[in-house]
Amino acid sequence: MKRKPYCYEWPRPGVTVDIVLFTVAGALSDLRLQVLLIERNEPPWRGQWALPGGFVRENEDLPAAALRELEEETGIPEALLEQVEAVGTPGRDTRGHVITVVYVGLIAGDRHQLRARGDARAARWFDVRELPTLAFDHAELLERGLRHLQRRLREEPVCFELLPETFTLSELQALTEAILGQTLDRRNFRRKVQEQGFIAPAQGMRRQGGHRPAQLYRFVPEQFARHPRRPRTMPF
Amino acid sequence: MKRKPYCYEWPRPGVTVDIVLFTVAGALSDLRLQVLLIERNEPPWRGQWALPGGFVRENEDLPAAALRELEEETGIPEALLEQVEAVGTPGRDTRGHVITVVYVGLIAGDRHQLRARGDARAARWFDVRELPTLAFDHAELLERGLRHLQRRLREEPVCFELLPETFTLSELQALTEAILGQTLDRRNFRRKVQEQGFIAPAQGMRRQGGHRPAQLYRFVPEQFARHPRRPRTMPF
DNA sequence: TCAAAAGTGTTAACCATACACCCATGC
DNA sequence: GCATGGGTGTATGGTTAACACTTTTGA
Repeated sequence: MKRKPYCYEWPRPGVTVDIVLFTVAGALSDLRLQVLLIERNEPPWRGQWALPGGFVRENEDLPAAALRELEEETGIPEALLEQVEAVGTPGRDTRGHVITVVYVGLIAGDRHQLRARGDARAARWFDVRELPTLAFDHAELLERGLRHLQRRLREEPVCFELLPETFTLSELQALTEAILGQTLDRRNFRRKVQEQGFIAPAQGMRRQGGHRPAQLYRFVPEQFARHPRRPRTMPF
Repeated sequence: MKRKPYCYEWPRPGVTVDIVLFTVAGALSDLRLQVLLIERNEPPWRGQWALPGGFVRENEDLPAAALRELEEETGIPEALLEQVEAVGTPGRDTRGHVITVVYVGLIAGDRHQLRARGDARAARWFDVRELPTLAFDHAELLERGLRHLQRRLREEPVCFELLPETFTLSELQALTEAILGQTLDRRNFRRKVQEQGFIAPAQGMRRQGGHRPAQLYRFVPEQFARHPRRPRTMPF
């Protein structure tokens, strides 16, 4: 039994961050949404798959903690993360009262080598349609992270991170469809993203396979920065 | 100096909840959005105004902690609260590393007597346009709570809580305008809320003042439960 | 010449917005 | 009879959504 040198006047719940990091993999014609999981090397739930994450350190900002845990457990050195919510239901962690802050992100999976360390015995991408049983309430957290991502993607195309410098509209569409889990009308999709002005034609064509070559485009971050559209939904 | 009997192997940040509770007050023709603040009776920031809130207890769920703190410090026994976000920027609390989970809610201010207790020396409603200087980073938290509420109100009319059993459409509209901080077209407003089906005509008329009496309506929760509309905004 | 993906326009339905006049009442 | 707020309808412009055929290439 270790000494327990950190003492407080009142009991304190533990605070963790958990990261729901997605990528997209596979052939263009059949992209699959994948999520990064680790195999736990520590009790509880040792040997089970779980979201990467862990305890927030003293005076560590929440997003920093998420990035650190992600790097420590999976080797992924950076990602754009967004907070989903804080969850602290009693009983969700068998170690006691633990509140977790959930982050979600999207990353190009093939640009980084996975490297499990620390509390993780393994780290790999899982197809979201073929998930193993997850530790704690991580199945629930994952679900919420995914819904958050899909909502955000409907507001703005958050997915340029996943594409090479230049890309075709079909690639952008396939990516979007993989994340949303639904197919989109090609003509409508093209018209809309071109109106939006986030992208501009780039030099060259992508020629591959026995068919007409495709125009390459690049992302125009300046246009992306300012959202011109109002997110109106209901009455007013 | 008190003893500090709660000891852990690793340092733990404190976890608080803070509640941004709004109400609407004043004449129908000039409703004002107000927020509930307490005057702190404990250091740090003793004597300063702050959002009600406090430390989460062991094995206490986050929403339960928010309700408890609200009741303890202001005497308001219940409210519909929604989580806004968790904030844990180092340095935001002079007592050390404290992560707070912010909740926002709306309540009918005149239905409950305010009663400051515990860490609060006073509790009162402040007009959101005439706020005092706030403790900690509470000005920022309040701002985020308000934006969250306004976003939600544009999705669905969250404000039936604030109205009596039966109400007129003008009352509903005045309320909505007070929260959004903008005026709305009367005909469009009426058409939309009636299409939505959340309300139904009730028996009777409201007759007051030298003008035509107004039809009373009541809230229909069953219809309210299912949102029929898709919150589409961008391309897809 | 065939298969496979790229590329392109139009239409109809719906939704948001703007706007002006009569009605019922109390004083 | 007038001041006050209650109540109503329509026209316009923009957005969404559905839909099919031609083009270019490699094999």
